Amino acid sequence: MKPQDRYLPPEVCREVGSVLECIGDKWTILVMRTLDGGSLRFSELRRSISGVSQKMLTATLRALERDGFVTRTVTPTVPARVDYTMTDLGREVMVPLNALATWALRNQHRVSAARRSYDAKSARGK
Amino acid sequence: MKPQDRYLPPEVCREVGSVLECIGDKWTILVMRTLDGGSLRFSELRRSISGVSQKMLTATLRALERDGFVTRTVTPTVPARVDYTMTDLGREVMVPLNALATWALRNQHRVSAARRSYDAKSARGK
DNA sequence: CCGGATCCAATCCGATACTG
DNA sequence: CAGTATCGGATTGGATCCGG
Repeated sequence: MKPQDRYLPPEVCREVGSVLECIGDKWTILVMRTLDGGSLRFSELRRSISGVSQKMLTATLRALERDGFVTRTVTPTVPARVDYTMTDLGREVMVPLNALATWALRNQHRVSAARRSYDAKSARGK
Repeated sequence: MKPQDRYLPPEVCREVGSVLECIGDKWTILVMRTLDGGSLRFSELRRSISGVSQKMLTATLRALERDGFVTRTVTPTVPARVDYTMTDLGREVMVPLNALATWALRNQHRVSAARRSYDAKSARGK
């Protein structure tokens, strides 16, 4: 396989990239993994994911809704109740996504070891 | 499974997050998928990935090297030649990563359909 | 309870110019 | 060829305040 044959057509790249991009940002994977266990309302999600700000959780959920990965259901009680649920599409993408997360969980020590080694070398001026 | 049981300990989250984070940025997946086909030198990589700037390609490769996913080999000829190769660790993470990319490739149309639908609703003020 | 609006700091990233 | 250095615009993400 020659180098120049090793890429997809630009249009396809951009399409696929736009799918991977929405998964790549800071909170998306955490939110999806949390929701994959079952529907949750906003405040439950927020408590389950430590460190997420209200703004970012809202933004992340909006993006997931737009991409068709979660649905947003408003129950107009007072105060309002909003539930988030994975769609079929969302559950499908969780299969490869969970595989990746599982890999990360099992191999984090190898990555951090590589980092320590690299940083040690850099510190020695090499 | 209760909401509050649905998260990993914070330290683990941060560790796993740091692994997923490095994969999440703009060029990493493209670079890894390109290198997974075999070693390439800097200029070949740059030509294979349309749109990447020299600066970002360098930064992406440095991060991948630090994380132990690729090795950097300098051949001190004039001009210098630098080859990038996936490590065993890198090839391992490609398994779940390729699964995700394949999913994205096969389902891009469903995602873009969801987006069009969402945007159409938003435009109608709903 | 849910989330929009605003402000601001930090960073990302491309363009450009310069080095061994 | 394979970078490093620097600049500046764009984007990200947290904090805070406000409204339904």
